[in-house]
Amino acid sequence: LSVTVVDVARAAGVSAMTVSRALNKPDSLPPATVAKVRDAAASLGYVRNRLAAGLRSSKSHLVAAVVPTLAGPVFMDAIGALTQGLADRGYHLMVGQSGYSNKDGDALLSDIISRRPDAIVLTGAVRSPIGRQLLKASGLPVLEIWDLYSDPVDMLIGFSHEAVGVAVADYFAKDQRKQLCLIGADDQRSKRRWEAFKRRAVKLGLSPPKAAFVPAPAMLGDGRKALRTLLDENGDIDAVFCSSDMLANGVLIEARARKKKVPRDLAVIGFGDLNFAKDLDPSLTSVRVDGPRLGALAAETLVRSMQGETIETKVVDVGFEIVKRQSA
Amino acid sequence: LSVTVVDVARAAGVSAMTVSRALNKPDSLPPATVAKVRDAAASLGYVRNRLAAGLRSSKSHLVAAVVPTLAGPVFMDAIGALTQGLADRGYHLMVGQSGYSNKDGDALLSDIISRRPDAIVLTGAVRSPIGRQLLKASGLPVLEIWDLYSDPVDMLIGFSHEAVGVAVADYFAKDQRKQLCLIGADDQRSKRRWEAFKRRAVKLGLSPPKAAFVPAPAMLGDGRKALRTLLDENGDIDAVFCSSDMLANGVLIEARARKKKVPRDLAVIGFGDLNFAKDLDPSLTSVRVDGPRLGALAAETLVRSMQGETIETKVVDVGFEIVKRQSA
DNA sequence: TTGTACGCGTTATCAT
DNA sequence: ATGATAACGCGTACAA
Repeated sequence: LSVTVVDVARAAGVSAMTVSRALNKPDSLPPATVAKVRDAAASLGYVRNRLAAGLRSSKSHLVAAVVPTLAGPVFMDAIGALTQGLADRGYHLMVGQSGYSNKDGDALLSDIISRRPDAIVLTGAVRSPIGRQLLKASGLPVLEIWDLYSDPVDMLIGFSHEAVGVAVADYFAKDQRKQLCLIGADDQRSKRRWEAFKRRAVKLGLSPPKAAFVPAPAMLGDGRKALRTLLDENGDIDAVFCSSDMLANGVLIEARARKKKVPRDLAVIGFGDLNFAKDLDPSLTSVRVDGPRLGALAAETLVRSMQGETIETKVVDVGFEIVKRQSA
Repeated sequence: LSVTVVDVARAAGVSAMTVSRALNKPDSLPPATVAKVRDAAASLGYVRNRLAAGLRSSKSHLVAAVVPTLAGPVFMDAIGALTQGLADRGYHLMVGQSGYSNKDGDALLSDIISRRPDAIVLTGAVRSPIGRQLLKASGLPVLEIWDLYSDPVDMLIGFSHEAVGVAVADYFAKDQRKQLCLIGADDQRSKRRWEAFKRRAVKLGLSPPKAAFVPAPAMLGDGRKALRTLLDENGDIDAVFCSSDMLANGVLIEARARKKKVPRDLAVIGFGDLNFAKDLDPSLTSVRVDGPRLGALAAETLVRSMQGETIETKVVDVGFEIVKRQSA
């Protein structure tokens, strides 16, 4: 495709500059001229070259996002909404995966910056000094999403894992549960919830919670096995907080196999409120984070930032909600 | 970030051209020069501008992918593997969602082409004449993935939904099942499986299968409801093919609630072989498509194509597998 | 082995 | 309201 503005200009009988204006700010020209140019462009099959446009204007209209992995349901809602929110406003999203660290995270960042995106979105991954330095030096708006940290690079939209841990412990305590436990994936986020959960339980005067961790990605079968292990070690357990609904589903199945009634004998709370949670039997109480809202908010914030607005609130806590159902 | 090759050249005491060479083809220069340039680049924090590089060389090292939606587990494995396979070879992936058709698909394609990607990956979405024309005119390698079609734009890697429908019908027939049915999401792919499934069953001398369709995205609860409806209409049903494991999970739950033994009274086969399938009780027989392999193969094929190789086999059928477990 | 000149396609700027 | 000119940063082509 090598039709350029010059070709269109010739066909429309105007200058290249007029073509550019007609296509980008049609309001600043007489409608007749705009129409002429549009017709010429259409009939030639002109598609503008954003590499050139970006080079000249220093605006690529491209946003880069780094996620640990695209597989896995966790961030998908948020990333999907982000992609859409950006697309609606004329921006495209480029994705990089930090999880498979063949290349280390800093090399990935450098690769990304080489595209001259107008902004960068990070999903709780790049924390290295070099990475932070790269980001700072790039001068780009940086938005971290998902996890609330105390020291964001720049902007941050997320929720607090610690607050989740505390809230679930409180929820169990209010329900008169005595021996709490947690089944989690072996990752940072889960660990942060665990620490807060444990501390809170002890503070509330409950006996110290037990924990079982399984390798990520956490699967249903892991939940079954983990509950088995926990019950074998300590039959008194009467409340389980699972770090994903998948694990919780496994716990429900294992509980049934053991003739443990949920929620009478065992209260179960999941995390993620995946779409099947409400349809399980018993239906699953779960911690819900509004991914689509988070993604949409991220898109809006980014666009405002890229358009030069100063973002006053650098950190937004989108919170979470414990969706009460039958299991707890 | 406005450090350019010229700045690096000055710092290293060489010309801009030497910098470019040192960074891109270090083998063609004396190691000493390369080192000098690298040091200078590093200390200045130079990151090359791929917009400029792409403009000049007509190689953006960018691949664009169109998926119906990023949310939803279906393509994620494949897209994740594709992203990684490309990243490992120095290419980045840009994603667009065709599902939310605020913009129509053709506008999305045009937006994508404006980035001058080196190739385009489509996930069974853009079939409009204008879209095909745009793709043809762009002269870019086009790879369609996931669904096997008879008239690919160019290259195609996928599997045949029709073959799946036939295979599952055969499977049920061999198991002496008499009254088959299908519970599917209301989408094209599911419909294609249904048509083949139905035709095959009739051809095998079975009574015509029943079907129930639920709105996408198909959820567990939909499976429960659909089975209820089907059983109420026709109690003889003894085999269900579900167009997702989520629906199948719902079917298993509903079957248990109705005291229907699986697989004795009812054989159940899912689709997708999601990670929980093997851990359900009874474990779920499911149709498995190797997403990671598909994605990796797509990446490899694309890179070869972008490097100018002629791809001999335009169409690759990656097939599928019925993973036999307890439910059927 | 290294450097010079130019062009990729677009838009900012200034001029008319 | 429109046009002429130059420049964005890099790599190709050729020269030294």
